[in-house]
Amino acid sequence: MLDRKFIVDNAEAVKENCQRRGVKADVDRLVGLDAQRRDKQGEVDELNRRANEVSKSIGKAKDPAEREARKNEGRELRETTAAVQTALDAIVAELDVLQRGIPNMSHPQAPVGFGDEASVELKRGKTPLPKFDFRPLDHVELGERLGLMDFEGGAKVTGHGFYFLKNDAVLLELALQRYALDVLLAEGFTPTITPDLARNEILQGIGYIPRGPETQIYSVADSDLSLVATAEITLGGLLSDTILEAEQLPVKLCGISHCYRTEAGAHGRATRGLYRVHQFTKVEMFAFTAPEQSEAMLGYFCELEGRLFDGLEVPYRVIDTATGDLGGPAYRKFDLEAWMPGRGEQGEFGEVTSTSNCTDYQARRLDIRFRQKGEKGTSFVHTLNGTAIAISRGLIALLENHQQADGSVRIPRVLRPYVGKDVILPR
RNA sequence: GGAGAGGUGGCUGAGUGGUCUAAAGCGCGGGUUUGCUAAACCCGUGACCGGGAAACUGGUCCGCAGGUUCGAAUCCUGUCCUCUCCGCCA
Repeated sequence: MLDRKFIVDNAEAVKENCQRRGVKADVDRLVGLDAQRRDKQGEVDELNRRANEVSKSIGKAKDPAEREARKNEGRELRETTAAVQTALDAIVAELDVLQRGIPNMSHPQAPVGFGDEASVELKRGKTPLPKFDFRPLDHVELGERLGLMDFEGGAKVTGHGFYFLKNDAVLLELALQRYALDVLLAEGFTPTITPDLARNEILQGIGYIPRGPETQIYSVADSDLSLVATAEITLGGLLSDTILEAEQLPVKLCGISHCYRTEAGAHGRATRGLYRVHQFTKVEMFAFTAPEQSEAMLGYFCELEGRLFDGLEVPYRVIDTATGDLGGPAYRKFDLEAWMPGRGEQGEFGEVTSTSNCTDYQARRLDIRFRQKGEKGTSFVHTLNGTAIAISRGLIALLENHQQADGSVRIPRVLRPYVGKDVILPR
């Protein structure tokens, strides 16, 4: 969330930003409530001051009648305070809801607008678009012929949007994890395998809303836990309520987790096969940085994502996401869209990774700060997240781009040591 | 799952109803001494919400949420977490 003082002091800029992001937020009401909050807080403070005074005088009073009288006075004061406090609590609660609903500010260079038309293509990957002298299949057909996935089995056991990976797809899944991990290890990331569940409080700190009709999140009944939609949640939560030393920054973590998404309201939209599923595995990057480091870190994450897909010999483009599609926490977001020859009529780009600079928006909620030697006080860190590889969509890109005329799929060189073969042959 | 112990400032840790305005140590900042560094000594040192030009000043905060009381770090209830032992288990 944004700092409340910042919102009050920059109400116009915040309103304008909400508009650019397509977020309805009552900034004026927030500013008004904040003034009310301050008044009520003053009342409570004054009542407390008097009650404290009375309490202290009782400790010193000797005369029993005097003590009784003062006790009554104190009791009445506390009762009055409780009433004012209740009113104050109501104001604070509403203020909090309003404040949480306000998205992060946007990078001045982020393209303004909504949807794909507004987004800007920044660059292309090293691999050119493939030219097939046959009709390329989509990953579902390829998977069927190669015995890689079982969607019917997934639907029977769990439901629509679930699947079994089988045979060489299992090797590919593990190979992709290990490939990404090895690249990140060489870059100094601390590797983790994170929990697949997290407390709702942590989810909210990262910017997810665990319950409600629109939620993307599966929650666990009779608990305050939810299945994570991304390891961003667990990695960010890992350092919640922590004060770091400036020289520790940046902290670079990567985490492997399963990701669970309800995809509520997404039915019928590119739902075929592995593209939009309820569960997949992902290797995620996460960084905690000093404020002046975060912009460079975003570029670095984006460069790493490109490097990973260049290695996989998958064509892609990098998108500077428009303000209307940034979501709540991101200040700026770059998406990497891989070419998927089996999508649409002639092939289409489909999102495979996404990296965001969330500045201090998540850190404020999660209370993650750092201290500079020789300086008083602490500041909030900046947090960044980026997909290294989301396995399900990575599989789509691999299978569809590397399919060959004989129905086989070539395995890119970087994965061969992990898969143990050069090609996946039809059964 | 059962029994017990515990959660206090950046860290360690004392504190069983009013003088806690939270001891002490470490760390950190400043100073004295000193060729330099180190050591020693002295002083200072939390966060948040307010008021004030400032000096300064009011309030809140001892895992979290309630409760008892004029008054709670301290007593009561719930909850989360950590540790020890027992049971169960991959």
